[in-house]
Amino acid sequence: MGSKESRTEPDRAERLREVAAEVFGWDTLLPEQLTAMQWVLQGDDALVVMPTGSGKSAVYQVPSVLLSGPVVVVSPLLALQRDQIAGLPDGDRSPGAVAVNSDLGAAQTQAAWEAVGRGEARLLYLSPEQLAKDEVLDRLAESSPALFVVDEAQCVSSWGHDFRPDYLRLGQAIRRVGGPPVLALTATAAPPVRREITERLGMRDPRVMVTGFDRPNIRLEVRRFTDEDERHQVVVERAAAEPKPGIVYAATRKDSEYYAGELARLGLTAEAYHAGLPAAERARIHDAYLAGEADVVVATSAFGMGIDKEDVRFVLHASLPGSLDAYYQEIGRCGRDGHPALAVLHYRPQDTGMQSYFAGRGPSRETLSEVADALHDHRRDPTDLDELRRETGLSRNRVTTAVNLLEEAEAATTGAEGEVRPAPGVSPDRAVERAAETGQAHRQTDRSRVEMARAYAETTGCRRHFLLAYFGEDYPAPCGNCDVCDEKDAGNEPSERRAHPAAASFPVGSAVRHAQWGEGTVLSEDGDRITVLFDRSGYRTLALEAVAGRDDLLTVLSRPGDDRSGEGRTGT
DNA sequence: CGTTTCATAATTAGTTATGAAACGGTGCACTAAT
Repeated sequence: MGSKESRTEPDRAERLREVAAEVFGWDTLLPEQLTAMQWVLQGDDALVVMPTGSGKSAVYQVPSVLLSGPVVVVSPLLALQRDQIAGLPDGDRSPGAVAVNSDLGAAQTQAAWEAVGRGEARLLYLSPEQLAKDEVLDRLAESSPALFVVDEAQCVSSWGHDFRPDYLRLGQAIRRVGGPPVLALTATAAPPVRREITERLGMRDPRVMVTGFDRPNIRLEVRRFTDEDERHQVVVERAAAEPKPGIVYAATRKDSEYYAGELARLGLTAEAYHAGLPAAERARIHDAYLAGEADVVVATSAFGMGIDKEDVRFVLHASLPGSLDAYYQEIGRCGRDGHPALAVLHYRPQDTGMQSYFAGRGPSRETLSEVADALHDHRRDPTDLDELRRETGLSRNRVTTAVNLLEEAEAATTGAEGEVRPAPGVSPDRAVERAAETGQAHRQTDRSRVEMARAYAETTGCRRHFLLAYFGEDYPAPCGNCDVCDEKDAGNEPSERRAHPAAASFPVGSAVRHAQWGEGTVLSEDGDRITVLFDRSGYRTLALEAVAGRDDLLTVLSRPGDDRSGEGRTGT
């Protein structure tokens, strides 16, 4: 095996380079791209975390020409799928691509599947919802896909739990189409998000490629306000003063209209963008922005994915985002050309209210109970999601969310044909109980993510250090390109906050156990505090003064760099 | 969880105070009426 590997390896790289150059016109590949492509070609599962614009799509597009079967690409937005397909090269050897979705009529759908069957379309783009349909899964299984790609894989974690629950069922779908190798792609994922992606997709011993997160040309600032009117004024003035084009993110549709109106009043070409607008209007704004015909788009979180624009000079947030994952994704849309760019967060402590509200919802006990009861009635006669939906009268999303929670709580299982069963020996009441607890744990984690966003806004240390620590990178402060570092340079801050002497006892990356919160991982150290991500209760910030020397309170189980076998002993 | 909106009351005729209720973000796919 070993000698065969070593002989085919350079061969694979050569074939990939040849296809990249001859079919796609890319004369050079980044070493990271080439390595990930080789993993794909040899059938390994892989998670690739690379910035937008660094050629993530190439990681499956190039191998698709060489693989023996079609490549399934799960992509969250139909518009994104269209862009991807339009961006493929022409030519005999081009892989060819189709998207199957609700835009297509019956005849077009049939034609698309036939193109896949004949090998004319080697790339098949699908939404996660399509993969919830038996018919789609059967056709896919028949076509024996050679690779299953999940693009924008952070959606598994950020949208799967309530908004688009089919994301959490992709692991099932992958098994049902024959278990092809899986490639997950994302630009932004903190370590716990990476873990969730690989677990939820059922990835087998995945290879992981994470390129650096730092975007040194983006200047980071936070402005804190108590008064809402003052914040309004400062956001408008800043957006008006900074070089264009830029993006302003607002928390609500109404706010986006307000800010766009104010900026237009100042004579700027400013547009509000949110999901409440007609599709044609959204497309018009999107296209105008890409064409450089708009100075500023003031948007809710609806705007962004698929904004491939190099010269965005600023991203202002008019309110606290729901997580640093979302924040980094959003500010990552400026300065792609490498020239100086600006990210300012305008924050009021009250902002956490709405984000906690968004984080705080989940299926009610009534919903869980209806689904659990319906499931129990089918204990000798397995059912499926469609039937559960008809029987309970609940929406598709709510049934799927409820079943996902029941499965996660080990109160239900989905079989190889998509049939859903209650777990043997678990009463409906007990099932509801366990699912509700699981849902509660998710909400706790989501709220702790809001708290991390707040902690970023309020940190007295280097912003970049804080942000990168959240993504698992140990970036030594000061960065010299954030508001905190500037203040310190100017001598306006008393003095560099000294690390607490106990900081060395809990290095970033250590596995720890807390008497109350259980096991977790140290994510960052901020002078006299450390932030720990606990498996069950989410992010917590602990004062080093309180835990120093208190082995009974906080125990180090293993340190980064410890031999892996160390993890096996942690329980003793 | 915080802000906005709306109905009602208390005041005395246009305005203000109060409290309850509603609202707040992301997309797919499907259905029904044109």
